[in-house]
Amino acid sequence: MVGAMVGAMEPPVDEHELMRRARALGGRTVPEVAQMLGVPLPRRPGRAKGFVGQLAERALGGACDSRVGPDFAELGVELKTLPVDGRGRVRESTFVCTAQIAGASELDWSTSRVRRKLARVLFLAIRADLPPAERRFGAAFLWSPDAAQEAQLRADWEDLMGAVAIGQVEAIDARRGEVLQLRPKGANAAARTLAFDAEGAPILSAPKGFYLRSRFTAGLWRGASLWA
Amino acid sequence: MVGAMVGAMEPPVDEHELMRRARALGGRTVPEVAQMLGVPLPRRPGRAKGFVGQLAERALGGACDSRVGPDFAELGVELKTLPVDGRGRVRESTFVCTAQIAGASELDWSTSRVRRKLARVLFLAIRADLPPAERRFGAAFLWSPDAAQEAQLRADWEDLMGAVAIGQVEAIDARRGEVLQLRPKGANAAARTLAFDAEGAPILSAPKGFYLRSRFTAGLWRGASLWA
DNA sequence: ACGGATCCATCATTGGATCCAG
DNA sequence: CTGGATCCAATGATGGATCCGT
Repeated sequence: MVGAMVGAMEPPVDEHELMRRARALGGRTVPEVAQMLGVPLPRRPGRAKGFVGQLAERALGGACDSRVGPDFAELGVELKTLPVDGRGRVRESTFVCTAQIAGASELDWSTSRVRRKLARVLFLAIRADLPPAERRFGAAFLWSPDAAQEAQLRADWEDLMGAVAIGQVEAIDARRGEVLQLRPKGANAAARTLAFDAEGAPILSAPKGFYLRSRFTAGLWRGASLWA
Repeated sequence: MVGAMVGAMEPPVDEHELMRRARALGGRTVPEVAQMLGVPLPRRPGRAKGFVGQLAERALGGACDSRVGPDFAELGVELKTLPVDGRGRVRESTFVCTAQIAGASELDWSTSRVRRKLARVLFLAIRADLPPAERRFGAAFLWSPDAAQEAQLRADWEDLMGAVAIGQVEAIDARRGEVLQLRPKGANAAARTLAFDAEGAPILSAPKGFYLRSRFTAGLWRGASLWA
């Protein structure tokens, strides 16, 4: 059955198929899955921070070339790996998407990228407390925000983007937002993107991304486990 | 004196210095100059279409990292290689810059990239009728458009960009324009960029670049030769 | 001859995230 | 713990132009 994963893979036809594939990854190590897919391992694991996420996407039949839309476009499902330790604790925040700093005032929650990305998410746990060669996939669960979660996300999004829209981008830091935060997202601390200050004058500011706090995804993980 | 060209080179301090360096290239072959600069030759010459131009820029002390502004920013001078044959005939049109298709209606000649690029140009002839290993640099001359030339360029630019601005981009071909033409400029015929049709609806259209007709640059070449 | 098609290198941006100092 | 910094691969643009079929 291992051979069934090798080579080009059709996209999953529905969520059940997607979940079957995700569960089939459970227990397998990262090097195992890479070999099944014929993907070379990075020379220095730990530097290739996105490798496991992209490996998972390929392993599930995702469209690795699509730069717009969800990872599984026809299902409307986003894939996110969730780094956990042996006791099931979430180790890291979860990157959602980059923030549009310039033009923030023209955006609203209902059409926001954060809302679209989080409308339907397949979380795939990965043991992040082991050495790279032993890292293995764990449980998988599908999630959509319930009313209370969406309200929290929306409140944070509107607070953060509202601040950006009135030129406060430089005053925002990662402490703001209960479940959703804005953090630097770029090649390094010198990265800059177009923004506007409180007077509306163009400035160059650090690019930012939206992240889910680990406290929040930990709650999703515990909730999902009840049904596992 | 050949050794003086090796290694990192200061930008030329003025046009005279730039011209001295350009004349010093005259008669040298492309492989010679590449070796002087320690630049490896492309494996398949003829495929690396921009190689000679970039080699020339380095040989003259240009800023190869600057993506905005003229090649010799402090002098306001653009470098263009001019492919000629043994009898001094110009073999190719000269690429000027890419055309801004979306938003064309907000542009005008006085601030256009075409006008800025052509305000001051160092043309460096290169024998293009020889095999790659024997191609050699020839005469160099500085040019700025005179009143009549600028009027021609402006008329063509306004005709072409006017057509783009009213959504006629798909109807424009390389036959239009007396001295300046619009031609495809992209990876291949499938390349597409944002444009707007006559109704103002967004469409995807082939990216275009401005080119000087060889008839025009041939005239500059002959004019310059009178003074050589 | 020349209009349309193409080629390469480099830089910038985006999407995938984890690293690490205090 | 966690806020700020960073890393890699792949894609897209841009700048340098010449190639080539009709």
